[in-house]
Amino acid sequence: MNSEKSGISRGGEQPTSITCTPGGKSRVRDRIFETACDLFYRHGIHGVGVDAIAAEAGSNKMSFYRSFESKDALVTAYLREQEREYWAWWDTAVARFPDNPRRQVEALFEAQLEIAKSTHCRGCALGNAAVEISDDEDVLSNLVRAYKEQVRNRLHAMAHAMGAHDAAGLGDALMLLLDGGYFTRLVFPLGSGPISAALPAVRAVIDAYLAAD
Amino acid sequence: MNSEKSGISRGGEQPTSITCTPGGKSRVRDRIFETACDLFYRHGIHGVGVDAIAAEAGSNKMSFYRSFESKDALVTAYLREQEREYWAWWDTAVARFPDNPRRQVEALFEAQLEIAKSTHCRGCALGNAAVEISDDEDVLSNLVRAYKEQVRNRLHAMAHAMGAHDAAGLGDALMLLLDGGYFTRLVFPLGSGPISAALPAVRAVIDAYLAAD
DNA sequence: ATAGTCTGTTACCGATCGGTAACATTGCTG
DNA sequence: CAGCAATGTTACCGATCGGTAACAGACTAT
Repeated sequence: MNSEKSGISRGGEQPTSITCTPGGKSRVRDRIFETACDLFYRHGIHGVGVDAIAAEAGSNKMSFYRSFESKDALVTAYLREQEREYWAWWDTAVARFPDNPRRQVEALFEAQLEIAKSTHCRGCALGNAAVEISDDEDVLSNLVRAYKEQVRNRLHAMAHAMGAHDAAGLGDALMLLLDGGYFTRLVFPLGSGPISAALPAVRAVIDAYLAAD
Repeated sequence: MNSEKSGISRGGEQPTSITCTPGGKSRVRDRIFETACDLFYRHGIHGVGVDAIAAEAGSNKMSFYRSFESKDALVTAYLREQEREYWAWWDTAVARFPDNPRRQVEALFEAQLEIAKSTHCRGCALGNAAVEISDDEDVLSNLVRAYKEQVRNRLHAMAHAMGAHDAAGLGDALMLLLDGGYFTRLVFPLGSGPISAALPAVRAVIDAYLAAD
């Protein structure tokens, strides 16, 4: 694989004129971490090296290892952060309809479609990580598994709150549509992919599971 | 006839045909290629090196480079082979119901569930590759994109043959369910994942799109 | 001014990566 | 048997990987 990562520009030498704020602790660590999250998401975990991360953050490898124990530790922190942001996004999308689980699910898929329209979207960070990490990497794979199980549980709970006669089945069906949207988004650019059909499908599935037995 | 000479044959893309001696003995190239397909699928493209592939095939790196121009060429051949096998699987699943598109779609998801139950299943090889390769790797990403577009087109055609009032929408909804099954299979072991709920969801979606406007 | 903390810089380490040269060995075939 | 193609073996190359040591400078606090 000798394709040059054109997305990673060898960082220019900026004088870093940021004056250290009184409360500013380790701003280098934050810069590096944000850069790492961005690069990991865009190019995959195995596709980005420590050196590239530090350089893109306007720093260097030594400063990186002063803030992070190892690349593994950084990857773990990356996945945790992605999970944190994901649930924050989820809760926000759902919060508008506190007592209407059906409307909550629809809002979730509406929000997903909105994100999928942005240029930088590359699907689900946690799910993508599952492709790259092998099963024997316990910490990482357990983290991803726990995340996916929580997605499943939340959808299950919402389906139950709707009064579905088979809440587990409806929850799983919704999860397939959700993850299908993330997975296809990797290949189909912007708003042209099948994810645009998610909402009608969601409504159809919900209707079917809410209908009398 | 088309066997690679020791010279540098640049630009010719070998179709990865299986070459055997008249006695039927498997050649080194085939052993290496099968091993590579297995390892790429299990550990990801970036997670397996040329040395590991050759060693696992009982050969060595030098013999590898006598059969393949580069690792990139091997990866391309791998994706082409995965696509070839995928369509063969698809056609087989569909062939039993030549004039019943709805039954064909159901058979497709039944076959997917069957495969998902096997231990070695790690979802969709082509889709997983999309996570690892970056957009500027034209050959690979175009290959994956063409594959996904064909999946979409075939599902669209089936939905149209069913007489759906929104064939594109139904096809996309089916694709989300299909890819959702592949994506979730990466994390949930064996038959415990949400993919078990695919078939009822498929039937519900089809019913909804076949119902009167 | 002094001390201490944080950061940048350079150089280096062992391992592994993709890839190649040179030679030894096997095995088939005329 | 000879000849030849396919394969195995060893050693090597430059680049990059994750990770570290040592030193120089900038900044803050006292």
